[in-house]
Amino acid sequence: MALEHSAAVQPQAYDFRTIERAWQRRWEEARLYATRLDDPRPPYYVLEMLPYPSGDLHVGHAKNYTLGDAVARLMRMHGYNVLHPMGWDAFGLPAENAAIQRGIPPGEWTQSNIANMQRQIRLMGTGYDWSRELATCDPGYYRWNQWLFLRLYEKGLAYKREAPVNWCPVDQTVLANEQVIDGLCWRCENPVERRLLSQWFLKITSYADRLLASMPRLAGWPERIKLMQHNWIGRSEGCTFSFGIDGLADRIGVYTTRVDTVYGVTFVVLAPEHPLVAKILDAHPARRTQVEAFAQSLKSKSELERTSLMEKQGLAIGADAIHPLTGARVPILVANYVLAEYGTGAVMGVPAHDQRDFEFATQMGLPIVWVVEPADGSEAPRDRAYLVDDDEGRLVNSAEFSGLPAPQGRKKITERMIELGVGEATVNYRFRDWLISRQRYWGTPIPIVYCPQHGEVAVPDDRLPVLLPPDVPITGEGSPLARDDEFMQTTCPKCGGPARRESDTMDTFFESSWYYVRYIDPRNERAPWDPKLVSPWLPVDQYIGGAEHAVLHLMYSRFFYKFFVDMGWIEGKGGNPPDDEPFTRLFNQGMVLGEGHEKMSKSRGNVVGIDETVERHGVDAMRLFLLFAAPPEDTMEWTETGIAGRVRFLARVWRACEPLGVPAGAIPLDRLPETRGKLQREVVRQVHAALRSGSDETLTRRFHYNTTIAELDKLINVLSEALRDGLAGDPAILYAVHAMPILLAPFAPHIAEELWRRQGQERSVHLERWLEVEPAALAVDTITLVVQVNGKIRARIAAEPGLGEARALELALADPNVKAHLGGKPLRKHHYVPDKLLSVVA
RNA sequence: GGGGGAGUGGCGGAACGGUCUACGCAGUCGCCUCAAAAGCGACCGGGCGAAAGCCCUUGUGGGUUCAAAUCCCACCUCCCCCA
Repeated sequence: MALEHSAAVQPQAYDFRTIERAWQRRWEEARLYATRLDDPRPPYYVLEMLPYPSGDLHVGHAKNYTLGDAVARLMRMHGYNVLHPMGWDAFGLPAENAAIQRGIPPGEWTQSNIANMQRQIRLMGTGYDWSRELATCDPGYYRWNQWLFLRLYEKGLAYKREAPVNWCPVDQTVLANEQVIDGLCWRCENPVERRLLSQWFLKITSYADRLLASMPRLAGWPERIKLMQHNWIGRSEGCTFSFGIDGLADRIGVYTTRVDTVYGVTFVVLAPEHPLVAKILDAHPARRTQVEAFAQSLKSKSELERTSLMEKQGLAIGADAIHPLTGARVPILVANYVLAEYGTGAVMGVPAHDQRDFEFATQMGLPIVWVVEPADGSEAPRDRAYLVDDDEGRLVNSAEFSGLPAPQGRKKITERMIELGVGEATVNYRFRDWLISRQRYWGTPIPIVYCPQHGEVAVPDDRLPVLLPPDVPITGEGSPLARDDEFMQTTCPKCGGPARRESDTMDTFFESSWYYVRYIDPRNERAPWDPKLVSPWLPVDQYIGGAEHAVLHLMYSRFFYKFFVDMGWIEGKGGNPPDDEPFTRLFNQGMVLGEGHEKMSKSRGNVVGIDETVERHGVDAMRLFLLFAAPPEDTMEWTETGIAGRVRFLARVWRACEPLGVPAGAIPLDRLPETRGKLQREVVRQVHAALRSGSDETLTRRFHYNTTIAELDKLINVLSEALRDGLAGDPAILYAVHAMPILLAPFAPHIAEELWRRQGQERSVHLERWLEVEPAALAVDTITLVVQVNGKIRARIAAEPGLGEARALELALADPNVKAHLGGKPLRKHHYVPDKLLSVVA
């Protein structure tokens, strides 16, 4: 029976609304994407950063999940046992704000958002293993948060201390340094203030060197993310030494990376909060009132204001410091630009060689002494600080160190400080310990109690979880837990006497620092996970998410994972020690902008929602457009005409493939079909061009599926042409139609499944293997030989592939235009690129 | 101020030492139709030319090479990170 493809039988239009919904239901029922950990295929763990359940998804989220889904499907089709889970970063402030504004309990608000977002993520046709779903606000999850906190506490990596911290007056809580962006709160973008509070910290700084050391191994991470972390950690090598104080036994410690300029010190600056300030004022009280007033005026000013926004301000304290090398007396000052918690809270003032000191000295009328000059003997400009690049400076005016190149001076002077017993070589870091206390309700309670007898006491493991009390009034003022007596009153685990609970909850970045491990063993009730079970799956092979977490989530997770490895909770593979990096590869996807390149936001009213888009254009069209519009790492613009183009593509695929109904098994896909004509060969060639693109983009981890989809466009173009030419029954065309669902499966899973089913297939197309790329299929009948004469293209000659260099030269020299440009001159040389180009030089 | 990344048709992009602009969007013309939509076909960087063909064109200027969007140097513009 001839397979007719004529206008006489009007093909049924593609009804995406019915078909997409129906398949989602059937996949769900068949549990198509549940991962068995003991499957013999090699494991592959692909993960997108878990979302905060804010309520509603837009196409920006969809871009991220579509990419992860395509990668997961392609890896599965390439023979891997893929783990691809999803969950919810469900603690956090917005839930509490909803409670304040609308009186909805945070848990309820969060649950209904999760329900809606889960529906939307399913609506996108994503293949997640929902049996592993987790929500960080679930006591079954945060119990292990508390357990992990206690292990950190036992190791001295969690501690409480009083410190000046970032306080967000709008969110009514403290923030970690990483969560303050340009002096503003990362969530609500209001200016933060400084407050002196007793807070819980995690000692991430004790992992600083290891966080730096293992970074070069992260070959699959974007360089810029690594660079940002590197700069954030900010390791520097320098010298810590001290100045004497006139009339006191105490000494002022300072840290500097430029101890070679120490002979240029003309003053010493203390932070106004420095503990020595009070002591010095006791001994030299003349200026007490002014100094104290100055300190008071800076009290709540943020770090950014003090160091960047405000003008430099300061005043002399009325006492001198004694230079450790020269014995010279230099004035001690307090100034706004020196911060107590930074380094030692004091700096040596070298105006000639530090721009900030220069500005300060100029303003205060302090002397400036030049102690480094250019190595060529010239004089450095006197209107600004001279900051020496390492090899170009030479010391002057520096006693016996004069004449030394700057780096050597640095070394020798450090040695002298050590000899004199006033200094040492030290390593300093720019980043500080991770502040995890939050004075808010919707988070994991910190499992500590305070006993009048025993002080700070850890809650024993068998009394975990410390449950968040369900009915606490949330007003937005003060810590809700601290006001809940029922929660606060407890007994001391040591003596059984009355005790008070810690009222702070944890930063939500604590939960998201280890969730990727829990996914592998999500229902374990004896431990956060079983090392035997999880280790074969770790580290995560491919992590996908935005670059905004460069120094937040991604650094915290690296710190946690190193701790897990140290504790022996992650096992190595094949007898090797475990890798202590959690994410082998990281991919930063780009944003989606609204039409006109505007950022999507509720206030602009240009947010493109998932529900409307799916209803209007269909899931498959949305997915294709998100992958096709630009490479995934680039920012892309959402356009209505753009998605219409993908709707058109799907309609063309449907019209071409659906009427043919290739009977299952009639056309084998594991070998190439017989091809009799040029067009038939072109169709088969294009099938394999698309296969090759899909494989290459996946296996090289480049994920530029925009080019793969362009190959599918070319395929439908040439297939449509063949059908117009009446080739519907040709084996080559049936082969292409039969292969089409497999090619579409990772990108447009619904239409792929429907076409596959209509071909009489029983099993899901999503369990099929990607086809092997056949080099024979990619061969072409004719090539265009480009001929260049003296570097310019002078002819394009159609030729058979595989023609030799001699034959190419023969053809080229016979071409009239080539002859004309050679002008009878003898050939000097030529270059031949087989089957492509011949370049001749006369 | 320091560091990183990017500039290709009207637009999104492809090519990353070898035919610049694949594929899509927009546009122009045609077919179909009573008409429209949809669909299908053709054209689609600029200049000169009847044509063959020639010249110019990947932010700007230089360099390396038989050959440069691609490699190197300088500059301009934009984006990101740190101060």
